[in-house]
Amino acid sequence: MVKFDFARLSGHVYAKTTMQNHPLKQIRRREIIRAGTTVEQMVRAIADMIVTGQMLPGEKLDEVSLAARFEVSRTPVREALRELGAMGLIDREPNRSAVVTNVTETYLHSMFEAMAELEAICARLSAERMTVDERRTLELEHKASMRLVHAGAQEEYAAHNTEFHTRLYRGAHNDHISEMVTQTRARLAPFRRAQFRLPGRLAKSYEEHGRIVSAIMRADGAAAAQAAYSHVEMVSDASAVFATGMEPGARNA
Amino acid sequence: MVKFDFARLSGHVYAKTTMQNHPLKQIRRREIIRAGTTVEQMVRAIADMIVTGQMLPGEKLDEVSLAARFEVSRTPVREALRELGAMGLIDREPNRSAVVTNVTETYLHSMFEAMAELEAICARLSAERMTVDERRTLELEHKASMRLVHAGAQEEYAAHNTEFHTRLYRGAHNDHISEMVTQTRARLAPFRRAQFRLPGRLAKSYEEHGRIVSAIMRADGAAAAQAAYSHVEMVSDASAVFATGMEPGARNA
DNA sequence: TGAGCTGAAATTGCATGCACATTTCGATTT
DNA sequence: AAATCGAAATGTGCATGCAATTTCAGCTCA
Repeated sequence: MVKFDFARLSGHVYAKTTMQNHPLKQIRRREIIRAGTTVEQMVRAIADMIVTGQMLPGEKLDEVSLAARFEVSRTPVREALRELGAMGLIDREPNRSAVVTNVTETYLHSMFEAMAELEAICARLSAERMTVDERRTLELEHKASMRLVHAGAQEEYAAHNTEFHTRLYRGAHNDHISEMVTQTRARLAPFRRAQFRLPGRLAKSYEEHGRIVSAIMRADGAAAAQAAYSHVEMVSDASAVFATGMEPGARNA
Repeated sequence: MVKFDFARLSGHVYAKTTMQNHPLKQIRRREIIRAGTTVEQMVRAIADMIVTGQMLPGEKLDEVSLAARFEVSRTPVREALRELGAMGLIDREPNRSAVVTNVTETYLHSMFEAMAELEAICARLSAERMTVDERRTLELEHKASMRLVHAGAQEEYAAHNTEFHTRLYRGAHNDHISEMVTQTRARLAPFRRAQFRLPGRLAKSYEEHGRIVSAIMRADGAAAAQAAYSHVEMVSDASAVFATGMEPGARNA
C-alpha cells in the first residue's frame, strides 16, 4: 500500500488543516499554503487519478483503503467520494463501494456530442465577444504552437491544446457555459487521452484550430461555431478508437 | 425548532435505511420504498426548500440546526451539504457555515443565456430526432394546455410547462445535454418561480410553445432552435423583474 | 457437479467526541 | 461614547466506534 503524498499535488506545499498536537502552531494557516481542506485535496487528487487514467473505469474505491492511502480517517474520504459522485467521476450506490464511472457507449457518445455543441457555442460567442487583447493572444498562441507540431512534441502540444480551448471558453464571457464545458471536458479526458498519438493528428488539430481562430478574428460567429463543432467531431472520432478498445471494467483492482 | 418529516417528501413512504433494533427485518430493503439513504433524502429535502424559495439566497445552513431538524447526526448533514455544494445550490467555505447560493446578477444572466442556448439545442435536436410518438404526444399535450390558459390556472400551467420542457429535453435523445439543462433549470427555479403571475404571461407562453411545436412537427431544426431561444429569453426577461426586486441576503435567518 | 445456504470477514452508514476556527459580546481603554 | 481587546460561546473539521449491510468462502443437499 503506497501512501499518497499531498505535496506532489499541483505544486503546493501541503500542511494539515488541523494542527492538533502540532508544536508549530504559529504558521499562518492557509494564507501562504494554497491547498484547502483535506477533502478538497483528496477530491483533486482522486479526480486527477481518474482523469489521467491511473484509475480505470470499473475500478473500486473503498473507503478504508483510501483513508489509509491519504492517511486520514474515513470521514473526509466519504465526503470526497460524495463530491466525486456529484461530479460524475464515480458511481455510488448505498452500501456498496464507489466505482470509477464506466459510461456506456451511448452515454459517451452523448457527451462527445454535447461537447461539440458547447464548444460551438463558445466559439460563436468568442467570435462575437472577445476583446482585442483576447483575440490577439489567441492568435499568437496558436501560431506559436506550430513549432510544437513540427517538433512532434505530443505532450507539449496537448498542454497547448488545453490552454487553447480554455481560452475559447473564457472568451465566450459566460461563466456558466464555461463551467459546463469544463466539467464535460474533464469527464471525457480519460477517453481522449491518447488521441495525439494517432499519426498526423497533431497537424490536423493545428489546422482545425487555425480555422476556428481565423473565424474568430473576423468575428464570424457562424463559421467559428461550425469549425469548432467539426473539430470536436474529429477528436471524438479519434478517441472512439481508444474508447472501444478499452474493455472497460476489465481491470477491477 | 420544527422537525422535518421525511414522509412528506415526494409522496413516498419513508423508512430509515438502517433497521437498527427493528423487528421487521424481512421487508425487502428499498425495492418498494423508493427513498434512498438518509443523505439522499436530505439532499432532496434541502434542494427542494431552496428551489421552492422556502429558503432564500444568503440564508445560513448550519450543521447542528439541520442535524436537529432532521433528527440525525452531523455526519450525514455534512455529506448532504457537500453534495448540495457540488450542485451549486449552496456555497461552502472552509470553517464557515454553508449559505444558500446568492448568484451575482452577471452570473444569473450567464445562466439564463446558457439556458437559452441549451434549450435551443434541445429543440433543434428534437426537431431532427423525435419519434412520431414523441411528436404526437408533444403536440397533443400542448394543445390540451390551451384549456389551462383560458382558465388562468397558473399552478397547473406551470406543471404543464415543466413537462413540456422536459419532453423537449428527452426528445433531443442526448442524456448528457438533458442532464445539463435539467440541472441549470433547477438552479434557475428560484428566480423563475413567479413569472406566470405576470399578466398575459400564460397566453404568451402558450403562443411561444406553439411556435416551437410547429417547427418540430415540420422537422425544421433551425426554426425550432430559434423559437426555443427566444422563448427562454422571454422567460428570462419576465424573471428579471423578480430577481432584481428580491434583495438577496435580506432575510438572513 | 452445482445451486443454494450459512456464517464470518470486509465494508458502508451514521453517531459521538474532541481539536481548532470563527463569531459574539462584554470589559477595558481612550 | 466609540474603539479595542479578549474570553466565552457557537460552529466546523476530522477521528473513532458501533450497528447494519454486503461479500464470499466453505458447506449442504438435491
